[in-house]
Amino acid sequence: MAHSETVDRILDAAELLFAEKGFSETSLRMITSKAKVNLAAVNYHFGSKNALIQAVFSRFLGPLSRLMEQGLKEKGWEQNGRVTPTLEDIIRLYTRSLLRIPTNHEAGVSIFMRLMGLAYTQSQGHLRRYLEQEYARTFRLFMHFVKESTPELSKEERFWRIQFTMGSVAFTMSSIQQLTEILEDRATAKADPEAVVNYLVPYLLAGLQASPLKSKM
Amino acid sequence: MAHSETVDRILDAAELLFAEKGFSETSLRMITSKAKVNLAAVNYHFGSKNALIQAVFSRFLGPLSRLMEQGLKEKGWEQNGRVTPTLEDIIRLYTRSLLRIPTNHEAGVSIFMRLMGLAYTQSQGHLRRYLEQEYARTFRLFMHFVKESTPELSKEERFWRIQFTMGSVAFTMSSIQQLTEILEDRATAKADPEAVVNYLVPYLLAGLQASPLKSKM
DNA sequence: CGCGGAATCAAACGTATGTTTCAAACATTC
DNA sequence: GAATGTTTGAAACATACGTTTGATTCCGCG
Repeated sequence: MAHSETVDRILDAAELLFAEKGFSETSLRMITSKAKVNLAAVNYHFGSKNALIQAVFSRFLGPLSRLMEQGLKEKGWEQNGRVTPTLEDIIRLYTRSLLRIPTNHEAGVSIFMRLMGLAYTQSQGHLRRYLEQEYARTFRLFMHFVKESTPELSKEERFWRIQFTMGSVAFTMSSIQQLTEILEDRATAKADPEAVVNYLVPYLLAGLQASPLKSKM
Repeated sequence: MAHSETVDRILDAAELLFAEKGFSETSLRMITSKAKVNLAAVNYHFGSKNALIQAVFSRFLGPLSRLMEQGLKEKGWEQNGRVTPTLEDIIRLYTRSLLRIPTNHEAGVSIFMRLMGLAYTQSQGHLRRYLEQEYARTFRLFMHFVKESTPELSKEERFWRIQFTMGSVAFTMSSIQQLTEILEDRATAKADPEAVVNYLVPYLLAGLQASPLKSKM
């Protein structure tokens, strides 16, 4: 599958439609007609619909994981390095990377956030398997630094808090469009992912660093 | 649609399959064959697949909203009442209600949490409309008390934090099965929603009550 | 017993989906 | 400019879906 005009047009259309409707609810005919290409083009260039889904993710996850690792390198934060980042450092680095994914169309980065949310949420077995084997490295790096910077948590407590954190992020992302429709007075149209992230970060930090003792049953 | 053996069997099967695969990915044929009823039974008893989806939600959301309002009444917390609950009171009450939804099959309450997550996430327009008009009251009541007990937050900041909170809950509980498979050493089988809730509550409280100033860009 | 409405059943309906086919158009290379 | 390989195009394919049909069975009541 070489780089070509048609390939890009399909990816652009698929990206938007998947984010809007989900994977199963988006047909190849919707995609190809939006992209103004022939129906057979998807199977010709990608092989199958599932392969197209994976390609959509690769196109932005590649740059994303590169942004993240490059950010780590710039700060001099290496695994087993001398300087250890704080939890806020890590959260900031990763959310900032998210916001800086390069994007074609003006819909912007919230598309990718929605897609990430969907990837977690919709039970597309093939996608989960693909993402796990392809981006396991980036994910484990994140986990490593979270562990380093929250030594006071038990293994189990940390595990669940990371899950809660992922939940907040994925869930919020997956509904960012609908949410802003509710929040805003129909007047202002666009969601501002950067603003949402600025609300999100202190929330996540406080949750991750909360005293476990605060709980009383 | 009267109460009958067949109706219950369909609801039981649909509940499990929807939670496992999502709505679009679950066909009526899967449901009816798991329920051991005829294919036409769904359309006969419910009218359509969409109506079945709504019925699945009604069956547990009815009891849930009753549990919540009953809990409020027991404590003497009324809207515009004299005694105002703390944020922890509210969170505890609602999570406790969630845990006490009566359930048929042994899969337990995590099924419902997963369904709630899906309702938010999958773009089923009809479902969203149905839930909004049917359970708006219960939801607004929750919102009211959260607002009462977090007066220091701006309207917008509170809105987003509630979204993050819903995300943690819906997402985490929805994946409780898969997660515990990862966490535990394949030895212990079942997840314990109650234990997870005890991890969850302090996390949510800390997030909701975090100082907004903590954020620095 | 016999009737009548409710519930079940197998079968078919129309439609939409992902995928394949194969000829036509295009581009590239010698 | 003919030959070759790549990309498009319209059409068909097989399959799966939600829904409908009409016959058949079930069951309570007079």
